[in-house]
Amino acid sequence: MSSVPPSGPVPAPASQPPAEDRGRPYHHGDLAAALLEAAGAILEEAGIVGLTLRAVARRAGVSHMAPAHHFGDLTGLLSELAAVGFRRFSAELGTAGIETGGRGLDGMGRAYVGFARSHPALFQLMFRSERLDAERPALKQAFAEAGTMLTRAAAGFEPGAGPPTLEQVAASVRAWSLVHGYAMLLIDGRLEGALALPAPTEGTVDSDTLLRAVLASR
Amino acid sequence: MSSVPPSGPVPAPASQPPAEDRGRPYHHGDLAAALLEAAGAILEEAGIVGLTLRAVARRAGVSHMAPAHHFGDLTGLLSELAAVGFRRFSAELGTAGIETGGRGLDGMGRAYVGFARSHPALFQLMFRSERLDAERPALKQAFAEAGTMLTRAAAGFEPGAGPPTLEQVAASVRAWSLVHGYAMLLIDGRLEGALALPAPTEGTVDSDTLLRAVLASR
DNA sequence: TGTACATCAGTGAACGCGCGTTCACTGATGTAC
DNA sequence: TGTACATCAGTGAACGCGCGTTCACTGATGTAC
Repeated sequence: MSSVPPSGPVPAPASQPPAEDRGRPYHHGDLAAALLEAAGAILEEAGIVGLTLRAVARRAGVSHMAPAHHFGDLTGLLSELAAVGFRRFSAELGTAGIETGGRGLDGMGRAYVGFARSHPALFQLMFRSERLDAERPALKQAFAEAGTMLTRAAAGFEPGAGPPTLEQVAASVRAWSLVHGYAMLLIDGRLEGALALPAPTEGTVDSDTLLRAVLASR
Repeated sequence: MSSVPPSGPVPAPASQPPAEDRGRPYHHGDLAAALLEAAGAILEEAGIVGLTLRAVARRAGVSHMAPAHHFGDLTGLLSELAAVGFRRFSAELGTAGIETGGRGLDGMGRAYVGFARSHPALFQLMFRSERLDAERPALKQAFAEAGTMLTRAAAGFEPGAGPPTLEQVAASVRAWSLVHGYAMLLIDGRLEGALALPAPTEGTVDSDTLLRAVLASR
């Protein structure tokens, strides 16, 4: 998790300072993005318990006060990091939805679980409300976007296009709960018993096979 | 925090020292249980971030070294607390299973979500593998018991009575994922959007109505 | 074209705090003889 | 029945650590005139 592709939030404008090679310029250019990238790396390596303002500053190579300058406090930093996570999440869900031609939940459900497997600590942070400030505009908007995308795929109705029936809402929540619960149980290691159960022909079941079976007969 | 009432899990056997009224006896009687009760109270009041060995000792009115003496370290205490949680969880699931006559998942599913709503912080701790030592015997056994109970109710097959088919496993995992995901999303406040959606006749949907609808058409 | 000045971005020393851990200790209990 | 001793349960002072925060500061940038 050390060489995150420059896709992320760091746009790296061409007008940046010439970098001087030795001795960084006093001003960083886009320190906020660099701090978020450092925070993401720490999160995947050490978990949320290792994520402190000072650790992020150390990793980014700046003074330990710099993160507070940008994010206020740790909750602010975590919330912005969760917002980055939700934006990536939406992008992956959207790609999966296009690739499978919008055929219901299957493709998107597998993308949902795939994201959680690829970034377990980030995924858990994104849904750990106790450490986040849900009112942060960036987080609020990023979460709403992901929610809209999921609702549309899962329930087949357009959010905001007239009041849905209870059954429509229930269908949407049912689909979301199913994939979310599977993802959470999987990354918490709670599915190991099920994956170890001897299938008819093979000794164990891999997660993707199990997930397909789980999503199959809805 | 010096005068903790002598209620709680301390059975106070009749053969205990006369208590002397002022000045507790040097030996507590069942300090381990009292510490776990204090930890549970802190967990619900302040969340897992407030749960430290010293805070537990303060709340129980003992020296700050006493918890380490019983549980080793914080992970040990958290794991024992999670084990207590799983035992209560199993008990509530079992009661629900009996009351509903074992009719599939509906009754037990609602008990599952009900437990999470009643003890959100404990429920989250129970599934927060990063902070627990899954190899602690008490935790391992308590979790296995809850898992067996769920599997039996959800899939209709007896665990250990011959190898189940993939479809049987998938049915079990599907049911578990559904209720677990609903519970997690609910206590993380992520279902507020769905609960606020205008239902046909009423302004909002309460969680129990929504859950019934979610469980209904499986 | 230059100069003054406000603002932004980041530094680094210092602080107090709560934490887990170590250590030597005391009080109570149980058991062997 | 008594006595010695090992073991268990809990105490409390002391320690070093990493944390978030405060504070006065410096370097760079942009803007008004």
